[in-house]
Amino acid sequence: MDLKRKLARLGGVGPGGKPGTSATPAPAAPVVPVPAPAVEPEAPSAEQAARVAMLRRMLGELTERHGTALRRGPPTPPPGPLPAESRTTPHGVIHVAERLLSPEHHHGSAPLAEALDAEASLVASLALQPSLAGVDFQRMLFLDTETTGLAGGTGTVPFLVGLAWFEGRSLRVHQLFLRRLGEEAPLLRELAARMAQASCLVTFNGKSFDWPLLRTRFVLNRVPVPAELPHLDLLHCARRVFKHRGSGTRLVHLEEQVLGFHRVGDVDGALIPELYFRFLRGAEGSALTPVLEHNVNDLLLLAALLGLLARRFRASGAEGKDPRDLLGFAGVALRARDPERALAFAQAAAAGDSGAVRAEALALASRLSRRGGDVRTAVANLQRALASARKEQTAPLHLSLAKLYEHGLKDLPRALHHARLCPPAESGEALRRRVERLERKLSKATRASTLDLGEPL
DNA sequence: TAGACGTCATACCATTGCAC
DNA sequence: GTGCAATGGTATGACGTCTA
Repeated sequence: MDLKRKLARLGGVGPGGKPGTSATPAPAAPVVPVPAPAVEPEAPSAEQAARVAMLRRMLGELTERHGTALRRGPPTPPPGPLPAESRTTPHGVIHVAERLLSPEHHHGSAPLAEALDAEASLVASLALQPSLAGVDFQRMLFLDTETTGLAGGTGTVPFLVGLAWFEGRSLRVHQLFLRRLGEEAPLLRELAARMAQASCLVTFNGKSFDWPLLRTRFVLNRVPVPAELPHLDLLHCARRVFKHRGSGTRLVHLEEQVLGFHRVGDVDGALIPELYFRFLRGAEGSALTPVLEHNVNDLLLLAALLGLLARRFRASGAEGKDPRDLLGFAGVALRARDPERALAFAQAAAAGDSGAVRAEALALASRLSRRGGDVRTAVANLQRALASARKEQTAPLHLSLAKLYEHGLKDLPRALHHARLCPPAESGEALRRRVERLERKLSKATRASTLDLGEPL
């Protein structure tokens, strides 16, 4: 509660105010006429009047001493030259760095315009988001922000909002730059206008980072929050597909390893907030050029990655040589309930030269055959997987074979054989029960067949 | 530091097959 | 026919990853 309200509560209605009015300091606040109360309030006691007088005096001293700072917040030093061009829009002045990339432009090995060829139904499967199947990806909006930190909440400000969209097969990039803290509203209104023309957002970790942060800024700046667009977050797609590479799925790793693009002179993300704070304290705007370049590269990577993922997923294993990625795609297709594509990817991965990946791919192919009711193929795939597997991979393969032989093929001797080959330490009590049950069933079956043959007991 | 989504382990469910 | 055990599929919770 502000001092003025406290004063009003303590001493009844003060000059130029009434209980519940705005906290704006007296000189700038409009004087609100006070209607005559229906019932005359009680006169304040001498003690109350003395406290009110003291508080007024303290408030007066504070205002005298800090004046402008109290009314307007800390003064912002004049910023250095801007790294972006100033433009007047219906929403106010914004600062934009703009570029247009030709349809032939590549990011690493991938052409940007290939993203336009991604069919919505394919992307929906790839992203495991059925709601994307109806999206017009010709009007997607790529988004990446640079901010004053990672913390989120009200203290983190997006000072650079990178946007990119296709015009024909060329990619238009707009980077909205925040010249001063406190001037976000025009930038946010421009972003909202761009979003209104788009069919969906494409980001990297934007569901968790960029969009929640921007939504908070809309609320804090009293700018209407744009309607939520369908959101394709490529972090999760990339993680599912490239997880078998074992080198993490950070943006720059993907860029180097998947697209073969190496950034030269790129700024470390952790240094970006400090560079912006230096600019706010009067440093040259040119010091932020690497930050804008970093942001452009992130946007181009989004387009390139989407095009590449869609092309390889469409090819069902006929394209892309790394068996680890083929295995990743197989897993995605399986989860997307596309067993034919999953099987095609698994078979392509199994043809690769990595024994461990081949074993995993064949185990996946076995599960698909089992689901399709083809137990013999499922068993054959598991046998092939065993031949390629590393020692630590064999336990689940033996266990699956024991189940398939027992329940699918009714081959008890082979089921028992594989159950006994499972390392006991890994399966414990359940494995012991399985072996005992199989031994019981087998001895019974043996006795029955002996009786059938009429042999003497 | 927030939050979406990943994996992994575990629990639960309906269904199926077997023993009695 | 009944009860038990095993199956695959799904739900849930804990914890890890990633973004500036």
